[in-house]
This record gives sequence, structure tokens and C-alpha cells, in this order.
Amino acid sequence: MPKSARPLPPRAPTLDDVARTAGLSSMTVSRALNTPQLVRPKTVEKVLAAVKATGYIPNALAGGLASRRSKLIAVVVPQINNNMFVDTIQAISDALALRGYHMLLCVAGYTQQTEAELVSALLSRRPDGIVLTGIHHSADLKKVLLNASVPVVEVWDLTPTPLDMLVGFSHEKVGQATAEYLLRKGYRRPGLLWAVDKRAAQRKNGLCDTLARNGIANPSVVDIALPARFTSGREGLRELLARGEFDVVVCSSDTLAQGAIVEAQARGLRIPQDLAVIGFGDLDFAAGNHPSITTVSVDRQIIGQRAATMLMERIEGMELTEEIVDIGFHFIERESA
Amino acid sequence: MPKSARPLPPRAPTLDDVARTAGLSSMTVSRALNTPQLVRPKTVEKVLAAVKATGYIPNALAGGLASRRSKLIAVVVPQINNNMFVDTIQAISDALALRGYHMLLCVAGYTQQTEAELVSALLSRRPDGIVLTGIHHSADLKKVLLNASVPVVEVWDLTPTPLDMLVGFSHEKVGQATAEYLLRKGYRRPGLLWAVDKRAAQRKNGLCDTLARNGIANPSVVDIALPARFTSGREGLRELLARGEFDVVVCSSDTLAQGAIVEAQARGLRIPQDLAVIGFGDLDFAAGNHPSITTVSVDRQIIGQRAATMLMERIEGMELTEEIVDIGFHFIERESA
DNA sequence: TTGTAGGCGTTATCAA
DNA sequence: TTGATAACGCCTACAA
Repeated sequence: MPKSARPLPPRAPTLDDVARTAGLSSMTVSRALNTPQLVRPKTVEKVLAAVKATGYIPNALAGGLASRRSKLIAVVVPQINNNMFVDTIQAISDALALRGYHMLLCVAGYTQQTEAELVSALLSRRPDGIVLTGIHHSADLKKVLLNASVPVVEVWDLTPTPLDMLVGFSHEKVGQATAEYLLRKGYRRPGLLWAVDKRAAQRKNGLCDTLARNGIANPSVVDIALPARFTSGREGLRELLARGEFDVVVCSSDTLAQGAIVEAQARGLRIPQDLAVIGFGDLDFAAGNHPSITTVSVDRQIIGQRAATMLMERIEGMELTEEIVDIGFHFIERESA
Repeated sequence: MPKSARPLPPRAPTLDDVARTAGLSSMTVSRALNTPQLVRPKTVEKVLAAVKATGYIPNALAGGLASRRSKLIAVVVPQINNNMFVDTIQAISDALALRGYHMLLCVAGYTQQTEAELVSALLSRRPDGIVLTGIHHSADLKKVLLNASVPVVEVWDLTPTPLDMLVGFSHEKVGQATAEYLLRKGYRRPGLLWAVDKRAAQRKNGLCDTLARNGIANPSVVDIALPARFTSGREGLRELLARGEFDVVVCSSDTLAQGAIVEAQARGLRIPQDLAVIGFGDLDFAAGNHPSITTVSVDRQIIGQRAATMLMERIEGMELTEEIVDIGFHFIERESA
């Protein structure tokens, strides 16, 4: 035992270490790991054995620097504790994992930075692609993104002129569909519990425009601060009912609807006879609620799955058949309205 | 206009480009950006101007490679769409953002990989720290982590022997506290709706052990498959009630409790007179529900915030006063039990 | 099928 | 306070 034996150097094994123990060049080891089909099977075996022996873990920083591909996808969402985006995020993560990509998740909600600064910081990681929530971005952000020439998917909204790719649905049309349902069912005195949120605002526009065209102008709206919770629904309904009489309450989310329903029930109102309630999102409790909640269903997972897939295909040089995907929505009539 | 002007090279501006336009060395530019206090103010100004002029965005891959610090924290959770972890994740993300770190989020739930493979893949990104959910890990995983000598925080559980650092609470004790409450209130025929989940199982152990010691052995348990949803709560109660008579239903989460309550109400049972219900988590609807849900409150955000902070302090070489943080919990008595 | 040379963009280190 | 030089660990390009 040499007396000068230093404690293990904290340096992690490198490709060269593996190459040395395998009796090969580092380039061959790299190939065996990344493109095994270009390497003789026996050689690959040798390499794998050496990898196991050394405990080698590739350094993606070095790899990304050299190859100019990071296998990293940056995802920017306004919040994740609002029940809507979570499923999309999980779907993105799952889809990425299948192909060896990783997700850098950034919650824009409560930070002071502007979205542009936030994305700039993310770009320093050299992601191969970016997922942005929504379609309303500052000029700064657009400049930064175009400059970086990185593939981008905008999600959860629709526009004929996305930055690059897009997966979403029309919030305006959701609003219209909701209005049409109200009219068809004969509701004439709607009240709104509405979260202060861009996409929700678009749904409100679609709703109110259609109502106005049919003689129902300026329905009463209770603004709900984000995050819109169950409790906000109860409180919101309380405020709404203090303002007058309504035959239906339209809510910007099922969460609010559930709260509103409980408040109504606590007041002895029958739903939908005394007061109907409509939600949005078809969250997991909507169908099982008592009464079940009439709402709009959106496939939140598909948004994530398609966004991830489009991004990866683009990155890997495939031709995309569509760059704008409208996943649509379904109005679901249940007991509450 | 030179006729040979090529279209812009897709190459992003580098430190050298900035250095050239600023008339400085790249090393000085690097310093001006990372440790401005070591650079003459006027020089810093020049650098910032050149950065703006070139549209320079640092390359964190190169930086991380050279400095051996990635400013990346990897977070591994079993799922994110279960309402519990979301708040923790958001808190982690927020805390990291404040200090210039980014979060690599990995959902272990539905992938085929073992946790060890998953973490190995993450380690290739050379994160400066890792957050793991739970304390039960394979020997492989432990080996990989120790080998990598990367700071680790385990969260959402408690043990005297964490891998490294830990922020959580005792699920056993939550179970005990729940049992004691039942006994104190005089409930004698409990039934359980319980998600098939490691941490939930620990709470069940604490609950059942304490009950057994007080003469209530082997309560009826309905296993709930993950993810445990509102609907699972309704169905679970249906199954439970088919098995016999109960005076209280203990649920492994508020979500299940809410479902159980709705099912009970739909059957005309009064809560808590005919059937009491207890949940876990104090999710946002628990207090506002009708009836409000008796439950156990855990500060899910604090878990994330402390985990992130401990990790960053350790990374930045500070001495930690505690490496194991028990954030505790509160039993909250409300109307449902 | 394997190997050699050189560079990816940054920072550590030492010198000026 | 600033600069020159040499890594950091891997991959592209080309050669054998």
C-alpha cells in the first residue's frame, strides 16, 4: 500500500477513464454509449462493462456544450397549484422522459422578473425547446426567442399567428358555447364568478358577447383573485347573491363552481331549480359532485403530450404536418345546469 | 454593402464577442458579469453595454462545465397531480429562482425506470443538489447518490437516518394523533378509505397500532388505487358501507374525505351524527366544505422552501444548524368529526 | 469499425 | 484591476 495514497479524488470518472479501463479510445466509448449501432457488439459489451466498473455517469454539460444539443426542454407556467396546468406538466414530463429529455420547470407566477428576463435566464441553459403557457408575450420576449432561434410551443390558447408552434383551444369559443347553452336552456339572469386571468378573460368575452347579441347585456361579474380556490367560490357566490337575483351562476373554473354549489346548498337553494351552476375544466370531482357539475371538458394531458412530441420531432429534424393544433373542447351537460 | 454578406450565422454571441466589442478580455467580461465587485465600475458599464449590443446570453453549459457548479437542482416526485406535492414543488421553484437556481423536475410515477436509473440520468446533468420525495430508496440509489457526493434533501417524511438532509414530518404520529382523536371523541367503529401509498401506509400503521392498543383491532380498510380522487372517495365509501356499520370514516386524504362526504350526503346520512369523516392534508376546500372537514394540516410550502434553502446553503458552503427538520403537523377539529 | 485532432464557451489560476 | 493560459469532458469531422 503506497503511503502517499490520497483520499479518493472527488473527481467523477470521465469518458477517458472508461476508455482506459476498456482499452479503447474515448471516442469509441462515446459511440458505444450514444450510437451503439455504429460499434461492434463485442466492443459495446466491453464498454458497458467498463462503465459499470468505473461507475461512470456521463456529463451532459460537456456533452451539450460539444454537441450543441442539451436534451433539455424548458417549460414556463404561470402557476402549478391551480389544478389546470398540473396535468399538462405531468404529460410533458412523461413524454420527454420516454426519449431521454428532461424538463426544466419554471413557475412565473410569483417571481418579480418579467417573463422576458425569466426566459433569458432559461435560455442560458441552452434548452433544445421551450414550452410557453399562453400567447400573450411582450415584444422583448419575442425578440429574445426569435434571436435564440429555439423551437417554441405555446400552449393552452389559440391564435392564427403563434411564435412558432402551438397546441391549445379557443377560449372565446368556450365562452360562446357556454352562452349558447344558457340561451338554449332558457336562463336569462346569469351572474359570473370569474378569476382575474388572461385566458379566463377570453372565455368571458366569448360568453358576454354572445349573451349581448341575444339581449342579455352586462351580466353581474364578481372578480376572483388568483389563485381561485374552493373558498373563493363560496365567498364569490355570497357577494353575487347580495347584488341581486340570478337563475344561473357561470364560474371560470370547476373549483369555483364547487364552492358556489356548496354555498348555495348551505343557503337551502336547490340546484339547478333555484340556481344553476356552470364550471370549466371538468376537473376530477366535477362528474362525481352532488349535483354533478355542468362544465367544459378540455384534455389537459393531450396538450402536454402533443406539445412535447412536436417539440422533440422538430428538434430531431422531422417535418411537422401541423404546427397549430386545436385540441378543441366538449361542453358537458350534467345536473347543475 | 459587401456583396458577400452571408445570412447571420446561427451561432449565438459568446463571451469573446462581448469582449471584442467592449475592447476587453473575455476573462474581464466574465468577471464583470459574475463578480462585478472585482471589476472597476466603469469597466462593468462598458461590459453591460456590450452585452446589450450583442444580445449575449451566457452559456450555462460551458459555465457549469468549467466551474463545476450547474446552479441546477433536481427534484424527484412520485406524481404532481395529487394536490399534495404541488405546493411543495412551487415553493421549491420560488425559493430557487430567488437565488438564480433552476429546477429540473422529474416525475417518477408512471415511468418504467427505477428510481435509481432515473436519478442516474438526472445526475448526468450535474445538479448541485437533489430533492427526493420520501425516505425509502433502493440500495442502488443510495450507492449512486453517495458516489456522486451531491447534497440531497429527502422530503415529506421523517427518519433519524436520512441519506443527507431531511425536511418532513412523522406520518406515524399523524396516525397516532388521529387515533387519539377518535378515541377521545368516542368513536368505536372506524372504517378506512386508504390510498395505496407508502407514506399513507405509515399513517395507517400509526392509526391502527394506537387503535389496537385501545381495543379496536383490524378496522375495515378499503384500498384506494392511486391517484386517489374525489370519485374514489365516493366509490370507496359505497364499498365500505356495503361491508357493515361504521361511526367514522378515516380517509388518507381530504380529497377522499370530500368524496366520502358527498356520497354520505347523497344517501341521506347526517355528518357527523350518522357518520363522521376525517381527512388529511387540509387542502384548500377542507375548511370551506359543508360540513367543514376535520383533518390534519401540514405546511406543504414550508417543506419546499426549507428544502431548497438548506440545499442552497449547503452548496454555497454555509454551515447548517440542523440537517433534519421536523415541520410537524396540526390536527384540526372541524364539523365533520 | 476505430482512432486522432481540435474545438464547444466558460472559469480557475497565476502572472502582470 | 486586468489578462494569458490551461483546463472542464465531450463530440464533430476527418482519417485510418
